[in-house]
Amino acid sequence: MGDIDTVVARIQQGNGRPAEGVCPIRDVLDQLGDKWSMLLIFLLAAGAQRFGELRRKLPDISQRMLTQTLRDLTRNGLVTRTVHPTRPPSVEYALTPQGFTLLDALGPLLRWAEDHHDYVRSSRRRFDAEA
Amino acid sequence: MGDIDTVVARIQQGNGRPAEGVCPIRDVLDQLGDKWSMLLIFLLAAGAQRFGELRRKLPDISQRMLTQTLRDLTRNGLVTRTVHPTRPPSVEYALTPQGFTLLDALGPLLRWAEDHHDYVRSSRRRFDAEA
DNA sequence: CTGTATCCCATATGATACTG
DNA sequence: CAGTATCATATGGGATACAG
Repeated sequence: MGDIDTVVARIQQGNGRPAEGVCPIRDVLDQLGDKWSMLLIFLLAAGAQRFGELRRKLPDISQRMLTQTLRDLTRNGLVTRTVHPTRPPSVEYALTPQGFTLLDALGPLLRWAEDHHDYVRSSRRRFDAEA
Repeated sequence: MGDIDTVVARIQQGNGRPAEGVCPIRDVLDQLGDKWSMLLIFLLAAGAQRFGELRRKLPDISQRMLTQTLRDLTRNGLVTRTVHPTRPPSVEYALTPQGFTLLDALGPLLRWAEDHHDYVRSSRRRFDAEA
């Protein structure tokens, strides 16, 4: 755990994997690596929210992708989906306890991104300037 | 920083962004979210390595994607590329200091993935069983 | 050995219209 | 309001052949 050789071994083990892999890293990354999953997790960190609220807070997501991403997060046990039997229906989404632990695990990455954003951008400029 | 409201604000700020965004989260995720970046960072954590070595350790990456991913990582200042003027040429890749700090920031996520892999897989099974 | 160019396909995402 | 269906498109990524 945390041991790099172990990680590498697992990564290689995951090569040529079938549908849903053996390698936990790839498995988790496949869910988180898409365009919206992480952003939704961050949004949901503030508490349970309805479909429409999320949509408004993320103006450039399509209805289709919001539905789909929320379904995947639910399927993976990171988010709960609660239908309130009103007319018209309202549906609330919230992080599960495991969703919250994932959020914690994402904290350092978040901080890294903010702390190094300038560095990354200037690296790009320098790189593009050469060539 | 680390404050969720701030994060959300930044995410929204990034909406409808131009080429290379204002939002550090999206900016970093775009680089890390592809199929190979994180895996290469983990591999390079073990030390500088040549193109061919990396290729052998990641049997299912195409030459094209290896080149491309390494170039992007280099462009973002996470990896250095050193050409040794031998015949034939040999090229070594290594993490930069910033690459190593990113690696550290990724540690918790790695651990989460391992710790919760079983949970995620059983969640999926349960979800798929219903419907 | 390392890297580029080309061609091709699968998939992810978006736009729009429709339904309970 | 929340979700589905359909169509269209962009992009990611693989295979292969070639080049310095």
